[in-house]
Parts: sequence; structure tokens; C-alpha cells
Amino acid sequence: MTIKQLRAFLAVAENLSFIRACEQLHLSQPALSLAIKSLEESLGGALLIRTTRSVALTPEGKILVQLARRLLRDWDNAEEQLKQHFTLQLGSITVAAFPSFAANLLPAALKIFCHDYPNIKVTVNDVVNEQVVDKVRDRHVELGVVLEPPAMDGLIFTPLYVDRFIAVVPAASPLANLAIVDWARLLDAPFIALQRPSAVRRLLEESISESYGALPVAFESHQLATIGNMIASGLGVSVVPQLCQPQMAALGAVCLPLENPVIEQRVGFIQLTGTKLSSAAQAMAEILLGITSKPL
Amino acid sequence: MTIKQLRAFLAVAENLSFIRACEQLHLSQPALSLAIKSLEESLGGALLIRTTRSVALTPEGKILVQLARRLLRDWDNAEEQLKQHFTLQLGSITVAAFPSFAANLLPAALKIFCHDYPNIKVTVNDVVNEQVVDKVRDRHVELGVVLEPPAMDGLIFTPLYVDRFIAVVPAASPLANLAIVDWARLLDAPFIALQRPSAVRRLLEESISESYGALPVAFESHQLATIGNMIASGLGVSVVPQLCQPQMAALGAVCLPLENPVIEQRVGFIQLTGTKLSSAAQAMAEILLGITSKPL
DNA sequence: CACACTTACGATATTCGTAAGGATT
DNA sequence: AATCCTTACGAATATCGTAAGTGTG
Repeated sequence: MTIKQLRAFLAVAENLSFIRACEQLHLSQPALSLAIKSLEESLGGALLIRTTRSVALTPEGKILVQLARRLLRDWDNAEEQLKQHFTLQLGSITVAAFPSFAANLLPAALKIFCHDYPNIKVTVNDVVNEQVVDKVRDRHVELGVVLEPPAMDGLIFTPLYVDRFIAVVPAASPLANLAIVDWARLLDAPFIALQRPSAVRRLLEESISESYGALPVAFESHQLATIGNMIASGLGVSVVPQLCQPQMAALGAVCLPLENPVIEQRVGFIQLTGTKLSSAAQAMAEILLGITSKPL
Repeated sequence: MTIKQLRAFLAVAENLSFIRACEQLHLSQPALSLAIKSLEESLGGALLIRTTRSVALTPEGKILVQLARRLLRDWDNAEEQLKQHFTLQLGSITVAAFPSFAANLLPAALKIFCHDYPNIKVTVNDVVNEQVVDKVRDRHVELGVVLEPPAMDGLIFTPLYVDRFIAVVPAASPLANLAIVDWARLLDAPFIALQRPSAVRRLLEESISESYGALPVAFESHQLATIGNMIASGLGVSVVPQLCQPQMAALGAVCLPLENPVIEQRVGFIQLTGTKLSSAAQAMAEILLGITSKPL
């Protein structure tokens, strides 16, 4: 029994005519006749009772009509569903991103994605960098945006751009008018840091420990917005990824290039090795690449 | 997308290996490779990610695995179910028969049928002759056993045997020792008749009205067993189809050939024209023919 | 170099359409 | 005679298996 045979049978059964079924199936009469015959042979009995003037169903044929309707409907639905997944008319993706990316760059990507593929459900996880890696490993998410992590066994990292960290100071600070600031001068002011665990916090500590020892943390918060507000209020200064610049500026803090040392860190997305991204995730990855290829 | 392709895909997906799937499918590697390739092309995207050393599913492939399992299971079930109907391993029939047939000849047929086809459900309707015809017409039953009815538009009648009606008298009756009895002598005794509506009753009245006028009914009952018992008790005599002989004899009544006039009536089964009997009903019909071909 | 999948190609099997046949209205 | 289904047969198509190719461990 094949799909074609079953479609042929159902067409004949519903029309009670070979000729009308032929038109519907775009098939010649003899081909249809043979198809039905071979179906009957494969099932072991007659399905249709043909007189030259009329076509009728045998009792077994009636049973098959019911079965065939359901089988073909399910078949077509499944086929259509999968095609829609490939053509991005249906599906879902889950993405994780570290907080500063999720807050600053991701919304633009999501906007484009939702516009281009309105029928795909997107779930976003805004978690600290290490958890992004974990979630990709655990298959909780298909795609993760991270500050390049040190160990990535079983993961593929695709770089998006290189982030150069920036200093953030109050507008009233004497530093605010400098074209560039260096760490020595920056650390004169009280330092407001992202709370542990945070990849940004860890990076800062690792980067300056050699030259300046421990980070002199005056205030801590998990939230970038809180840190931005604290800086804007003159409570201290901070260092954040470049991509936070718009957010910090919006809160009234001043952003400055930073040197001695310059802190650069690659940002990219990760996926499991050995698995291919779904068409939907692939589309998302391409949008991310498109967004980050433009200068920030 | 074809059944073969889907089976091939599922085999590969479950083995995560083309080679192992080949053995399972009895197919060469290249053929399998091509089958998967054409399936992917027809669906518009990759389902499997092959490195030379391993085979993995794409996200869409995982979706299809779920769909394919269900589709193929349903497909195979349907195919098997229909084959079973044809091989009489599954199915059901409904038969109607007029009461004296249902009581006397049908049980033997049912016994053979149930022995030969234990998995087919049989429903029997024991109703008066006219209702047998109605039930076949209404499609309430597929097969009906009747005393040949006068009008049979839309029905096909297949004769089983010719029934010659017999006289039934008490063992104590002077008639009981005759080799044959005629109506004139029989009607001297009180007549016990089947109650209307009954084809047997109607036949008797039609057959003797010319020679003897109305039937002199002393007692009436719907039940053959009751009539038999009444006769055995000496309350009167009756005339019944020959096929009731065993039942009447078992109740202690004496059966005699009857003449002047001889009443003969064909007994057969009816089915709707334009419809073929189900394999199960066909088998039942053949058993009925077998039983009635032997002398009663 | 051994294994696993893919590509190439000739052979086989199916399926198709045209033409002829048969049966019923 | 007209209609509708079936059978017959040559042609197009699809599928298969053998053999060669490719890439990885």
C-alpha cells in the first residue's frame, strides 16, 4: 500500500467514478485502474465493486475510506508542518544571552526577527554568562550569546564582535571631560561593580589585578540599570562593556574610552557541536551577525 | 514524501547509522542515501547531519522522528486491520432470519461460522419475515434469511432450499399414524396458528382460502415452542415449515407430510443490490448454502 | 588505512499514457 | 451508439545495486 494508491482510492470512493477521480488526480484512466487493482491485491480483497455503469464500495472499502481519510489528513498535516518549520512559518527557538547584551543589543535583533518571522515563538533567557554556557550545554536553549568563555568543550563559538570595555563616570566628575581615561585615574573614585557572579566583574578583576591589585569596590549591584543610576547620581564610577554605552548614556552617565590596560573581550554565540541549528535559530544567528557587523 | 522514504528516515534516525539502517531495511547504502536525500529535498531542508563518522538529527529531524513514528504506526495498523477483515481474522456481521429458521437451522450455521472464524463478531436478529426484509433494506443487517417474499425491489434473493410445509399433530391423535395427511382431515381438529404478523400464517391462509375458506384458528401464539407444546398437550394441530420438524419432534409432537394442497415455499437469503457482501458475510452465506444443500 | 557516507552509472522494476477491448444503458 | 472501466503494450520515470570517490579517526 502506498500513499499514491490510497489517494487514488479515496478519490474514486468520494466521486464514485473513475473518470472524475482521474481529473482530480491528474492521471489517466488506465493508470488509475491499475493503481486501484494493485491496492486491492496488496490488501487481499476487493474494495470497489464496478459495474460498467456505476462504482460502489464493498464493506471493506467503506472501512478503508474512513481509515484513508484519517491517514491522509495526518500525513498531509505532518508534511505541511515540517515544511513550515523549514520555511520559518512555524517553530520556536530559545536563546540565552548575558545581561548586558540582552539589555542592549538583543532587543534590536528580536525586533528584526519577529518582523521577518512573525510565526516563530522566541524565548529569551537573560542570565549571567556562565549560565548561558550551561543552558546551551543542557540543551535548555539552542543558541547562547556570551562573552567568550575560557573553556568551551563541546561548544562551537562564533564571534560577533570584539567589545572594548569603557569607563562610566558621573557627568559632574572631572574625568567626564577627558577624551580618554586610564585605570589609575579612574580608580581614584569609588568603584561601583557588578555583583558576583558576573563575567564582567571577573574580567575586570583579572585584568587589573596585576597592575592595581584588588578592585576597590565601594558599591555592588546585579543590575546594570542600578549601576548606571548610581553613577549618574555621583556615587562613583564603573567599567562596563562597550555595548552598555547607550543604556548608560540614557541614564545620564558619561562614557569614556579606557586604557592601561585596554580590556577587550570577544562576544559571540555558542551552540552545541554535533547538532545543527534549527532553521529558526540559523535565521536568528544571521540577524545577530548582521547587527553586530555594523559599528556600534 | 513517500512511505518508503519515511521508513528509511526513521530507521536511520533510530540507529543513528546508515549502515545499520541498511540491514534493517534490506537496502544498499547508496539507495538509502538517495532516499534520505530526496526526502530532505522534498521537505525543503536537512533532517540529518552526517559527518563521516557520525549521524545526528537536526532540530527539524527530531520533529520528524516524532511525526514519523506516529504516522507509520497508524499506517501499519490500518493496513493490518484491513487485511484482517479480508482474511476473516477481524470484522463483524449482522444477520437477520425469520423465527423458525433462526430457531432451527441457524444455530448449526452459527456454530460452524464461530468455529471457523472465531474473531468475527456475529449479531443475529430473530424477527418476522417482513422485518427481515426491512432490516436488509435499511442496512440494519447485511444478510437476511427469508421465506421468499413477493416483492424484492433492490434486493437480491439467493435460494437455499425449498421448504415443504408439514402437519404437526398430537401423538395421541388418530392422524399421528398416517403416512401422509391432507388438509381436509387436518382441519377437523382445532387449529393452532402462529399469530399475525407472520409470513407462515399468511402463507397458510392464502394457500387454503380457495379450497377451505378461512383458517379455523382455535389458538394463537407468536412462539413456535408454545405451539409445539400446545400440540403435544393435545390441544390441536398445526402446519409449520418443514425446518421446524426437529423442534416439534423434540417437544413431543408428531410431524407428517401434508397434501391437498402441498405448500411449498423457497427459503433463501437476501442482500442489497449494488453492494457486495463483506468477506465475513460471504463466508456466512456459503455456510448457509452448505448446510441447506444437505437433506434436512 | 579502515570505516562510513556520497556520487556515478548501468540495470532492473514501476508507473504512465495511448490504443484497443468489453460491457451496459 | 455512447459511456465507462479494463486489458495490452511501448515509453518514460524511478529505484536499485555495484563500483568508485571523499573525508575522518
